[in-house]
Amino acid sequence: MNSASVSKPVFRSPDGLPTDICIFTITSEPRKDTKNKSLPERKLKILLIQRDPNSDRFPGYWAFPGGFSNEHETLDACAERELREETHILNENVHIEQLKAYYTPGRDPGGWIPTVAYYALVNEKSLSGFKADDDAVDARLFTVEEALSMKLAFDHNKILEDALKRIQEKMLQTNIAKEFLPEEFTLSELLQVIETVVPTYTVDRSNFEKKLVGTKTRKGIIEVARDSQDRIKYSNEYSQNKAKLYRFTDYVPFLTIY
Amino acid sequence: MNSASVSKPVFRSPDGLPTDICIFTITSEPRKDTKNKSLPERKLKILLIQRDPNSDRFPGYWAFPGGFSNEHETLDACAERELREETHILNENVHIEQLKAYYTPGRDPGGWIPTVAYYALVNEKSLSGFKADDDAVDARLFTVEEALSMKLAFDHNKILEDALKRIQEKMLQTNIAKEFLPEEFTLSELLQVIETVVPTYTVDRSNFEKKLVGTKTRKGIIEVARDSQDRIKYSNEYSQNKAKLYRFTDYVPFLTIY
DNA sequence: CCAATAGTGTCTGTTAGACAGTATGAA
DNA sequence: TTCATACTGTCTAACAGACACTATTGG
Repeated sequence: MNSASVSKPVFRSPDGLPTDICIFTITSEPRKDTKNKSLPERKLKILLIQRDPNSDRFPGYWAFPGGFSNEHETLDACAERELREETHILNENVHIEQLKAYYTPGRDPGGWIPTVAYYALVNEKSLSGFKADDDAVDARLFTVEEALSMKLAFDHNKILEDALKRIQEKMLQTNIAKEFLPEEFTLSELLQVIETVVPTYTVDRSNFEKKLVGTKTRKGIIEVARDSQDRIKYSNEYSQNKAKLYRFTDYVPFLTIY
Repeated sequence: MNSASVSKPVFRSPDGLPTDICIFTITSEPRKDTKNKSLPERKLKILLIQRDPNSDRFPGYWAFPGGFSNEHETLDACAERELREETHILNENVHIEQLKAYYTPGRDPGGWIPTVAYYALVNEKSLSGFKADDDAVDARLFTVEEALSMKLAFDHNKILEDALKRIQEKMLQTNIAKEFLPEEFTLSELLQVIETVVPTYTVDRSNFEKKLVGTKTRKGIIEVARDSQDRIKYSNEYSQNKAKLYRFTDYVPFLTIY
């Protein structure tokens, strides 16, 4: 029985309401099989933490970072707090959104504990401080394939599947790709990010370009980056040949099946 | 303080975890300004219930139906239970999905009570039993415009806005229109349902038809209804001229901005 | 000159969207 | 005959997608 609130619940109350955060990032590593400038290998990864080996619930299992919310904060605030605690991201904006609430009897052997799951997209660069002070190695990035094949704590496998599906949809219908890219990027980088999150998505590079910069409905999603003299900016970070730099605008077309 | 679970929360616990359901339906009434057969007037409506005038929280305010979940059921099950209790829908399938979880300090003056909001789409016909045994008139359908302009209980205005936005998106990207239509329907009915939920969506009727039955990517969303002799079925319910009947398939194209 | 990327050009069939026009059948 | 719907047809510009091609430049 719960004695907290004076006039309310005739029902028993949950034993706590935590938030759990699926933190996605894309890591990029230089290709090893060539010495020319080339696009890096990118991988979609997810941050997991290993539970206390002495816990009475899922000891030693890997799980999403998270923690209990309290009466004086919103769920969003709780999730963001947990995110920043875990990643040591301080001032930058982070993209974090609620996925959904989960409860199935028995999901937590510790009692009646639903969870509100969030997903966050963080840039590899923002995560640079992460590995540094992480001696404990009880927090690690796993590729989503690895994570999906593991037996995670609680119902976190289900949550991961849902979160992955959600970010794949969002990747193709919104401009969240920008969370994984620098402010200014080349078309090849953008395409690579999309393909990393949604491996089933494939297009001809040249058609991709035409569509994104040349068609009425898509034109405006991205625009070419220009310097203070209004000259088009280029990069040759990933190729000998210089590539135009682009940036996202706020425009996102809405598509309908009808 | 909470004494329910032995080993768990060092934190205080919520005072309950209810679900609230946004029940949408489309009502249709014959046009009054003509005597010819014509398409009905359709309106998107939402089911609200009036709170006890003696409640200490939002007395007399209108609110979404809902109620507390318990430890032994999933959130989905709780929501569906509440939905059926309120609408007296018994055996039929209903479309109900989680919207998201809400908590802001003070949203419920009664304590620390988050809510998990759901939205449900029910067919006018399934709701026929609703008005019948409803003498109390403490439950009513409001048009969304009405509801949006009212001051609802708790944070239900915000929830309604989110739910409306969600079903508008889903209406244009999935085949949820079928929840508001009979098994077999005419193209005009379908178009009318879409326009009722998303007033900003407008297309030429004839282009709508071509797109839906004539183009590669859209073809297959709906198919013509045929009788046992494989003859195309027609209806003249809404017009002198007979109209082909269609049904939804399971195919829904996925669209991308890239 | 090769590798790896950046980008242009071209071609065909498809599609979007505007709009005109014909058909049906009850009142 | 009119009304409200059901449908077909036509035209143009735009688009999708395949694929061939040239350009750049560090090593």
